[in-house]
Amino acid sequence: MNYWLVKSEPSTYSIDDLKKEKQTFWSGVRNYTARNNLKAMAKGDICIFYHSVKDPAIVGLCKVVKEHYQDPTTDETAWVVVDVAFLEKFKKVIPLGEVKNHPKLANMELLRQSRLSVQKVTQEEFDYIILLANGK
DNA sequence: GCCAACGTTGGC
DNA sequence: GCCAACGTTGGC
Repeated sequence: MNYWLVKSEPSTYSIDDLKKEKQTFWSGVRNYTARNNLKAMAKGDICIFYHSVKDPAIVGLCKVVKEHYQDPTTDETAWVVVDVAFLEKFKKVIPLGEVKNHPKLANMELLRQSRLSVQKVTQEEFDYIILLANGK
């Protein structure tokens, strides 16, 4: 089982939207590295939901419920989606500025390669983020 | 295969 | 709105 981080601009699709819908297909990835990460996701993997651009922060969790398949929003066969289900919205979100303050999170791809929209997260990083979200 | 030009993402 | 980082495209 693996951990991931997926990004979305809240004005496009927020954690609240996912909470309302309970489940969605994660579409719109048009970058090969991110696409490869989508393909590597397995059912049951956990994804950290990150809001980019406006109030950038780690805001919650979702779960892979269906592995990758052709992106229904395009005819180009290069692109795929996965289905994710809402798990939780953190009561205490973790702003990007705070992520930067924690040495244990300093190596996150989020900080090193900020443009990648689907990233791998290590078990250690994930555990620490859960600690922070629970008020530390 | 190299590299310049250009477009996009995302933080601030 | 600006700019840095990065990916993609296209000329050679």
